[in-house]
Amino acid sequence: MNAPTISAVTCGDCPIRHRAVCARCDTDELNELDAIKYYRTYEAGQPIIWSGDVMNFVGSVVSGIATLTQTMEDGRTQMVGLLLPSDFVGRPGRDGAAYNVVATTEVVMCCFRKKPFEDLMVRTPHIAHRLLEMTLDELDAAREWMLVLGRKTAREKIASLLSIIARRDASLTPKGATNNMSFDLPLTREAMADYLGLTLETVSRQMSALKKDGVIELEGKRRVTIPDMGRLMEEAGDDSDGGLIG
Amino acid sequence: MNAPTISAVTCGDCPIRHRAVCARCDTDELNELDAIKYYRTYEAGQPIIWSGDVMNFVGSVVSGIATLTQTMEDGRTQMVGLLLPSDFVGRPGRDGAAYNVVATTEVVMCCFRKKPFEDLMVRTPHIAHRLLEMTLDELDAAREWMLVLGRKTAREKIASLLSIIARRDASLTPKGATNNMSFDLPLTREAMADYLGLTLETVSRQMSALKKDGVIELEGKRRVTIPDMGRLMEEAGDDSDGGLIG
DNA sequence: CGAGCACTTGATCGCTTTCAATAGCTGTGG
DNA sequence: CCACAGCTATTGAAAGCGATCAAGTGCTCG
Repeated sequence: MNAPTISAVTCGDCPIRHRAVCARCDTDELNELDAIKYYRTYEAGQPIIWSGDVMNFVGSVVSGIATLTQTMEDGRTQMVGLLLPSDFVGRPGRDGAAYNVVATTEVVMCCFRKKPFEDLMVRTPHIAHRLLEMTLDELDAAREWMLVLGRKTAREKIASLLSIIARRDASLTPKGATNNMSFDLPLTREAMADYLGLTLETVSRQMSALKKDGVIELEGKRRVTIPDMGRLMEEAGDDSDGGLIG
Repeated sequence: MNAPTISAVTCGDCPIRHRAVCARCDTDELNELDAIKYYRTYEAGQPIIWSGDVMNFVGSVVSGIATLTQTMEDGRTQMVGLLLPSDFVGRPGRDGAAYNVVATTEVVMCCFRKKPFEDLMVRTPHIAHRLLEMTLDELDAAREWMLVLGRKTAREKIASLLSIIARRDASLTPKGATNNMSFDLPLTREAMADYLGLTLETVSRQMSALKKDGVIELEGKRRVTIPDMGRLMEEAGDDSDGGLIG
């Protein structure tokens, strides 16, 4: 439905122009990308890529949210990445997908057929360089996440996730307000559990506990407001009181 | 003591020549790297970089093993990377170190001052490309590790770590023997615990249990032999029975 | 021989999981 | 309009796994 609208977009007008893998491209390079790109829309809940499948394309998330998950044969699943607009999907130089990618909301992808993109990458240091930068950022995020998974309590895990989402949300809506921020949770309790290595019951319990203790406020199931961001960070064990005078 | 010996090595003779960040460099590029490189040796237990410090250099591990760890204020620590020969340390484009890097054994590093290396990287796609490749591999490893941390039991965690080390060891000593492999654990029980998000007591108990059940054999504290690699993989929950007929 | 260190083993505690029931919401159909 | 299915989320009770606290072993080194 919005695919037609979006396929008319030229790279210059793209909402993720300055953050995606193409961020550093000049006009000529954008034209080359323009020539090999196509848009594709996925509905909420729909798989985008399944682990083990052959990847014909790589691409960027233009809008919506997708999850990267790994599963064991007995069904245990662990989320290993949360894909937001401008995030890159796929690995140049590899044919098979290593993870499941599933659209959590409706997702619009800007896709490039893999081979032409790889060829272009070789000729275009700007793309390779930006991809390196993005990959290093993802690696940092993965490592922070490892600390959460390995060493934090359930309560700290929830607080960590909420503060990550809150910070990201704040960076998108440049309200500048550090206090009293609120947002819609883009994840179900089950997805939160898969993110944090918990069960959904534990997630629910800890959400209730944080609410009871006044760390967060809930309207309905999904709307969260954070009355005191510093307090949330303390609960996350991050203790980045980092701006205070003391 | 061996620094003089090693500093005489030219890149062409370097043991990690074909796997490190310089792997794809041609002779001219190697000469440029040669001009800005220097070797440095760290003793076992010695910190190489401390989180928050200014990084003056980046570099490759030439020999030895180092750990990348993150810590919380209360002392909880999580290993987020295990650095083996050819692995790259430091992040081009960032000044402060994000993690603690500690030598586990004696470590020899091939260092490059950061600024000249960054300049060289801009002119040398071979380096940037190889670094991208290595970073993507690290990201994959980190994500596999996240599944271990988030969803596996203590027993599965230990089995996973042992199978990772065993596989790595097998790839270095190309004996081709899939069964009856043995190796020295490069990590203390505490380091294993920090790797796996466990306590050292739990690590010890599960090692004993795996020994009792015949999954592993121990000589002394550190020498491990794996009588049946397939069995170990099963215990790890990886179920890569991948070669069987059924 | 005793100090120091890495490791092992035991007993108990408590957090998270598991199992189970219930609530709230949405959409469908009689 | 209400009944009901289907889904997500909440809450309770009990069980289990790994953490914690605490000894004890074996080794190396002075």
